[in-house]
Amino acid sequence: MTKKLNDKRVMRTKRLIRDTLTELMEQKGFDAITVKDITDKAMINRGTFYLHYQDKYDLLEKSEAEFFSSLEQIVRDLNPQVAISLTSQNEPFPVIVKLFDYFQETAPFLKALLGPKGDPKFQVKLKEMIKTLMRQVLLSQVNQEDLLVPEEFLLSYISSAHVGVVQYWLETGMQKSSEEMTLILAKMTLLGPGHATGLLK
Amino acid sequence: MTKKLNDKRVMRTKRLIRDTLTELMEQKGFDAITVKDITDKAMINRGTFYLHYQDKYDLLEKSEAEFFSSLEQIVRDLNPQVAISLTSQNEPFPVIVKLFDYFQETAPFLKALLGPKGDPKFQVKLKEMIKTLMRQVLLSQVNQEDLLVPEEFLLSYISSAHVGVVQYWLETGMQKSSEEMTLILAKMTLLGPGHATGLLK
DNA sequence: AACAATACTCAACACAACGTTGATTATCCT
DNA sequence: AGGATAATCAACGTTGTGTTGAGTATTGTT
Repeated sequence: MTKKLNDKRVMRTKRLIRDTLTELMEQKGFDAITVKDITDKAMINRGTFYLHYQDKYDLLEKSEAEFFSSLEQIVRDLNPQVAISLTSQNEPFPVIVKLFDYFQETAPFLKALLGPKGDPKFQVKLKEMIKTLMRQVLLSQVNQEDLLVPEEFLLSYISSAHVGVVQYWLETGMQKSSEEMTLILAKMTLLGPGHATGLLK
Repeated sequence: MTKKLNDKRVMRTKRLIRDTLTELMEQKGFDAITVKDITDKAMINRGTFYLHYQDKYDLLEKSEAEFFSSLEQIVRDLNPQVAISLTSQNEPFPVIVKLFDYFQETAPFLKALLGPKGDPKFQVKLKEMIKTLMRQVLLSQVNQEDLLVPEEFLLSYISSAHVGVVQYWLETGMQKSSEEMTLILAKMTLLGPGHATGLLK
């Protein structure tokens, strides 16, 4: 007998718990949250929580995993060829635009996790993913021997920069569109044929 | 009657507690640490901890404050003129070199706080400080009207990038000297007269 | 519509860490 | 040497943890 995965009760409860987690993380930050906090706010029995998650860390892990799974799906969906191809500097990378679209959809969750009360591990994972993307771009655009800086430092620099800009964008209310953000990032990043010409007039 | 600040017992205990915090943060991360963990490892009575700190969050705050206080001292010590003056691309910024020197001294603490089990608030504060430094450099080097990208995005980009590189440097065992690191950063950063010429041959 | 499965509730449990207290001992400063 | 105070120790109630067993409510299935 396999467990029933489509039970309305289970789905309702899980979504309730995860939404409550997001709300509480914005308010008090993850480590100040107790399981009791979550179940009180979600108005479910504390025992119910333990029916679905081992503890609050398990909940966080599974929520993050779900996020990254969607993110990887988005990257994978786009034809890799198209994905890593650079366009002219006045047209945004298609992948990055899609990523920003998804960031916007999941903004409350993302903002909480990337904010000052968030999870540093999550930030590391996100950087790692961007690093992988950028490594492909780098390989396709630049001869390794031409680099005057160790590749890994450059990738750390760029991926951290990108995450930092996303954080700033989230904090300031996401005033710019996905396309605008992608263009801004492209101009600041030393990659691609138009590199170093995008920043100054 | 003012409290005596130079009591050997107090200094010994405080240093013991803070060093133990650093060690434990590397091992299990801040939020997994209990006061009992700290006092057990430091072999002091649990009550003694509460004689000096309200709770573990208070301890973390005061440790961070001490770090930033030293950091600001270093920046302030250097003549501001010298501090923000850029040198040729083959000579490191003097301030940045000094900062890396201090990072190296406090490496265990810093590594713990900037690592995957660290404190996101600390990262924010460090970025903020670098942002302030970079804002000065930006003002002295570039005409605002010439920027094709909003200033705050650029500053977020650069400061996050710098912190990210420091993280990578700490994680990988600080194999490069402060001078080397400063040069690498300068080459990757689009600021100063030699900008955009440092990355590729 | 009725039944079986199971998600959820509820009350209770032992356990661990918290933050505080009062009394005692050890160490430091002058 | 003597007064001040830091550190120890044992004990306290409180809060959250993770688990259990028994009852209730919802759900998917036939």
